[in-house]
Amino acid sequence: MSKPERVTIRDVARRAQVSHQTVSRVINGSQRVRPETRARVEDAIEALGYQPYAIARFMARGRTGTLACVAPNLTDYTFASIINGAEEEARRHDYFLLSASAGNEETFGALMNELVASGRTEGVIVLNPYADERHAHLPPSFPVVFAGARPREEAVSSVALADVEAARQATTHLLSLGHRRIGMITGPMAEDCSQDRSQGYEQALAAAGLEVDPALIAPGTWLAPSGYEAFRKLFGLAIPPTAIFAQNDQMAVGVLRAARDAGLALPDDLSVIGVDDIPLAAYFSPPLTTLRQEFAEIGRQAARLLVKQVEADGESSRHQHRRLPAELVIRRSTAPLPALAPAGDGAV
Amino acid sequence: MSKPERVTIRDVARRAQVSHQTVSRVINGSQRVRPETRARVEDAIEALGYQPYAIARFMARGRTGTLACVAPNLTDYTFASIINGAEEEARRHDYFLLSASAGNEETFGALMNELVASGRTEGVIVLNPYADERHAHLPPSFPVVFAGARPREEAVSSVALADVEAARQATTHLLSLGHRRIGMITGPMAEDCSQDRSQGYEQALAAAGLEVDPALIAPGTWLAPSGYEAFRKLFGLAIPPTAIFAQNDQMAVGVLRAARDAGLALPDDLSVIGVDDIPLAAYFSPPLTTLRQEFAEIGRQAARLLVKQVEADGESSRHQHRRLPAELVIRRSTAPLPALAPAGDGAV
DNA sequence: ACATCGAATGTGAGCGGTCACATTACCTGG
DNA sequence: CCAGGTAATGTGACCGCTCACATTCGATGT
Repeated sequence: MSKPERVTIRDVARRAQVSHQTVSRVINGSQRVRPETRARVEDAIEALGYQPYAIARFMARGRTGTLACVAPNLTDYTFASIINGAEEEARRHDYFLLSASAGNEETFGALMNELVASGRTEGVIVLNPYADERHAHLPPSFPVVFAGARPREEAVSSVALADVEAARQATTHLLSLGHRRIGMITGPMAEDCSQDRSQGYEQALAAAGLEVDPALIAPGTWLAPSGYEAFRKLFGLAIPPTAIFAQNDQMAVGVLRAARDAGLALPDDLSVIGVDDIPLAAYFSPPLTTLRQEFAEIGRQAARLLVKQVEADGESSRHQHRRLPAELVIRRSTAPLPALAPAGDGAV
Repeated sequence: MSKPERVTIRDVARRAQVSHQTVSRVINGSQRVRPETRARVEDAIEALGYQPYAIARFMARGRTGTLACVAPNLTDYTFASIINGAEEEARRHDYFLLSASAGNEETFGALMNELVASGRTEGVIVLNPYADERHAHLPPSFPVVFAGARPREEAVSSVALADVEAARQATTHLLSLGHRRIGMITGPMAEDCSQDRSQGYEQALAAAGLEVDPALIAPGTWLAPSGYEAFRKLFGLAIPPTAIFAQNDQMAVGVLRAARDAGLALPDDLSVIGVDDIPLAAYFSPPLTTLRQEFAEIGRQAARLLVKQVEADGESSRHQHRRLPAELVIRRSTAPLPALAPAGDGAV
């Protein structure tokens, strides 16, 4: 009762009057088994309710067929979607993908140890803003792919949004609507992603012959409340911006809320654009214009890269760095700069 | 190079001049080792960079110290938050929690097999609307806990929101604001959770001496677009409702959007209340009044129950069914019924 | 000085598969 | 009718660890 007494391959063998090896052949689909024998073995398996014991198999094979996805948390839509895509792709390649979260550096180290050093997994997808420091926790040549963040070093593959281009697109969209005084709310500047997006913003401005005004740039945390705060800061300015590029949707939504609370009419008094296209983006007021990121595709590609790396086993195929394009989704939070705007021009 | 050549317990033993068993004792923190010997072993471990091989340990012990959490998907905030709580709690009990998703019945079966029958995990938390049919895929006495859904059968523990009460609270809140014609948007009626919430709604109405009007009940899918649709259906009525109880926030948000698109002034023309309190609930227009669910706590309790069950190993502690209370969070999407409302009374 | 006992350490057998190789069965050609 | 080759099957070791038990060690009491 308390001991389930596992049915083993040898139990099956005994019942089917064959050797344990033949049973092994059957469960692994080897061709070298006479149909008649195979049938007998299959009957025995059925009768005994035999289930292969994965752990023993891992042990003998020295492989687990398992990949892992590690993220700071699982609740963020961004991370979850990437994992979703990765899971799907891993399954297609007959790998099992497990996911776990580690919020801080310490937990991350422990998790990596649990996952990698202990031999539970053959490769890891790291979703992490501070991917590089984290990488240090891994054994030198262990298969790793970064997703949603680019590594500072070249020695590891990555898949992420083309951040620079996306930010340039967002800013250019605002520019094309006539805006000249464009504020930006960044993510934490320690993250490469924030740096890249800031760079894209600057490039777009430069291309339009505008100088960047540091006063128009406010730091955020990726979370909505920081967007709210940033709006208040930007609108405390003598000449406030007529449009804001928020580096992600959550912060953009914070701006929307703050602007409405301040009595602005949107989008006429202020255009707002975000990045991500979160599922509810169309349900805010006004519906959010944003740059859509294909999270699932990032996950899929990361998984594909990882599988290749795991199976290369040594003869490392060169590390790749894939950047996926963003798609501009125009809704109603961005509008042309009103012709008779009081402080529209002469901003620079 | 291609073969990393694992350092084993015996390599360490050789170097430390002890038996492999002594090394095993050291890495398992046994008391029965002389400090001096222990130090020697630890030095050897350090020098060789030995890492215990979890798979072999599982094999020998017959235990994996791993629990799993299975959800229809990982991207839904609801599921992800529960998993988050569960992961935290599992770690506290020295279990490793892995999560995986299975969207349909078939995948679910395969996943369960991969997880349970193969011996990868010792217990499973199932987050699933149709939990019961799914349960069928598991061996009879395997440790399982349902989270966020109640099982129809008694023979399995569960942790979930007190759905009936939550719905009653929501409806009562609307009632207390003077509303008498209250619409409801349900989740898929195949799910127990939707049924329970509908029941709570009916109870509240009954307690107020009101009859339920079937025309005021519209079915949804939990997703925002279905809320949008439902609004249109409800407002096609001769006497539309003055308030709507949506069984979750996403659908409530769909209603908000639809109402604004229809030119209603919120919350004066229509009060809307949801359930969940998703992170961005306060950022919609108007900020959504809702019943807050403590997802992480549900996850934590589920994990705790599961651990207890796994460790009981046979002498099954009675199955428990925990229902957690919801907390009413009043924001600005609900308001008193205007005194001079045209079709406020006489609804019944 | 020696039997006694608990603490420290060692020994070998599994756990349930797979692998490499040995063996047997069966068919074919000369 | 038998050598020769291939298909089908069997054998035993081994993966890296833990377990149950055996053995050795050292201090103690008389």
